[in-house]
Amino acid sequence: MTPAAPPSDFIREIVRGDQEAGRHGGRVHTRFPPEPNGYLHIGHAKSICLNFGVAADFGGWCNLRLDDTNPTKEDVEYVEAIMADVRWLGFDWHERMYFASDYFERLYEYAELLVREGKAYVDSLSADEIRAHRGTLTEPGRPSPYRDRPVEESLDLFRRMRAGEFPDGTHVLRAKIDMASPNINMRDPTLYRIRHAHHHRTGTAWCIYPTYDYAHPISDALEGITHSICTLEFEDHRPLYDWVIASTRPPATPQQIEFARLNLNYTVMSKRKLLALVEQRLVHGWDDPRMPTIAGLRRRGFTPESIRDFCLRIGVAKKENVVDIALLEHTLREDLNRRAPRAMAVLRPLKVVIENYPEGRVETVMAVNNPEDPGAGTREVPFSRELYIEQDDFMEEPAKKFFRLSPGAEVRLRYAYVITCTGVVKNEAGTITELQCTYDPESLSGETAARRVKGTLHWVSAAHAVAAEVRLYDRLFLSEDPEAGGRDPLSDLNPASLVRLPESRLEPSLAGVAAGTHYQFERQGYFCADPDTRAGAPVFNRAVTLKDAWARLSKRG
RNA sequence: UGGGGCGUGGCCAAGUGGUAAGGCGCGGGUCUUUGGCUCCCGUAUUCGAAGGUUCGAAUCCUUCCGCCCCAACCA
Repeated sequence: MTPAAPPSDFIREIVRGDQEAGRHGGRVHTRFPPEPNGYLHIGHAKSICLNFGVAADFGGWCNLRLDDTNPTKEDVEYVEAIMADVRWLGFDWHERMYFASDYFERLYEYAELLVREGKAYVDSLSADEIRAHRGTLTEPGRPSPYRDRPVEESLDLFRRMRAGEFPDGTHVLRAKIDMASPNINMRDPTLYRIRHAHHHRTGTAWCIYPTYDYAHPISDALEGITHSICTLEFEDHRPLYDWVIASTRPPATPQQIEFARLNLNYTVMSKRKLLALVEQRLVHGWDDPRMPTIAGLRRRGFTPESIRDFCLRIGVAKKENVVDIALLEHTLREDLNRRAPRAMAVLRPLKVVIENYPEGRVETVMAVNNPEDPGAGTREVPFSRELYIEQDDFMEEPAKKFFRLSPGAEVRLRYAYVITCTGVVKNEAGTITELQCTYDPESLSGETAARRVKGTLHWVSAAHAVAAEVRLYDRLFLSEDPEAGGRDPLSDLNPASLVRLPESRLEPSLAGVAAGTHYQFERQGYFCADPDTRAGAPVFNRAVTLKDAWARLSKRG
């Protein structure tokens, strides 16, 4: 990884300025506040790195807070996944894990205060009527007929809302701000709504739940948050955030700062759409390796280091952005190039028989585990008369600049001998089933190996190889912007986003691989053993290919 | 047509009045028993546009243009 310059962005500038000016008593305290209504994705990783990163840079802390104010969408499954993902990314909230639901009682008390002070009222209009009264972008709203209902009446109704006397939708608590505000968020926003629903933490203790706009600023204040970092779409809510703080006078005055969320091309990033993929079984769950979720990226084979590096490199600003997925792939390659041991694996096997190699003979050749890391050592790989090479590494009629095997051509088998193709065996259908070759006994690697050959192929000894399933992943969507023009991204799925190769053959050292282990399969890419791996039956996911100059060349023609 | 934001190369992104960093991508070369890696070179006479201020403007002013967000009892 690049020895990164210390991150600097407009948020850190603000925080630095605040700290130098002694605001918030010189403290810096942030929070990462996901709603537990889905799995975290790479966009959240940007926010996590920002919030934990800012706290670390300025000697402060970052809380993990689950923003669970909507019981109908939230679930403990998500809470646990969020915790696991944040930890896996390498961040630690220590003992500071909170839930907005922890504050329900305090929130309620503040709400009564607002009612008593005439800053909030119970509205008994229906949702449709409230909408009709709200006005439009260009016309002011009209006050609800209940807006000036006596404080005592509102207080009584609010208490009875809490007591469960009313069905869903019959009343809401609204802030009394300004129905004519050009900022629609200030037109008496809803603070509490009735929801007779089971909450994943408070069960049935409550049947009224605070809205985000009300709960968030107070939750921040109660935790002593100094800088409440959120995404651009909340910019319009900042006056409301400040109004809630000013009106309820909690023990701290956090300040909201907005940045542009991450977008990646060839994928979607909203939890709603990711949920649809999962629910409609278009992927195999939230941790499907094609998903941009943290869990998916992890299963795919991404490392926390590569994701953190990615987040560092994309920067933080207020401009809407669409980052090229190639940058994410680059940070993974860069990380794994340094760290991943190499191995030989034949994904689509083509049998090779070396006709002048003695039957039954087996020799072991020495292979380097990682040329980027001399400390990684070497290993032995068995070589014999019958091998497998990659189907792609043979062309009966070689294209221009094809440096691999073809009839009459010679090629080096990595760490072993130079072979020449002398014959091609086909079945009735005309499919090539086997290659006949001869080897040059004088060409063993490391000995009389000064011979220069244009191509080097990876291979595996047929009798020693480990059978494995390899899963090749490609982008989930065909288009760079799957949602372009308001189209449904689910109609843009890449039918080839997953290709299973159940007949792959690995070098024997991979036999007992543990799930989660990374390898570079030479000449092919970085792979990670999937949790589906069983003893003697490895399953590997391709996280990312190696850069492939030949692929580019041959595409050009 | 109201309000809030944003416009620097294909994609990110520095730059805060002194004469356009860096990364990815792309192209070329080097090296090579991974067509990987490394290393080298190239890739914005110009900062959405037009005026203006200034010795000097991406940075200041004016006007215009474009894009995004907001009318959930979602977050």
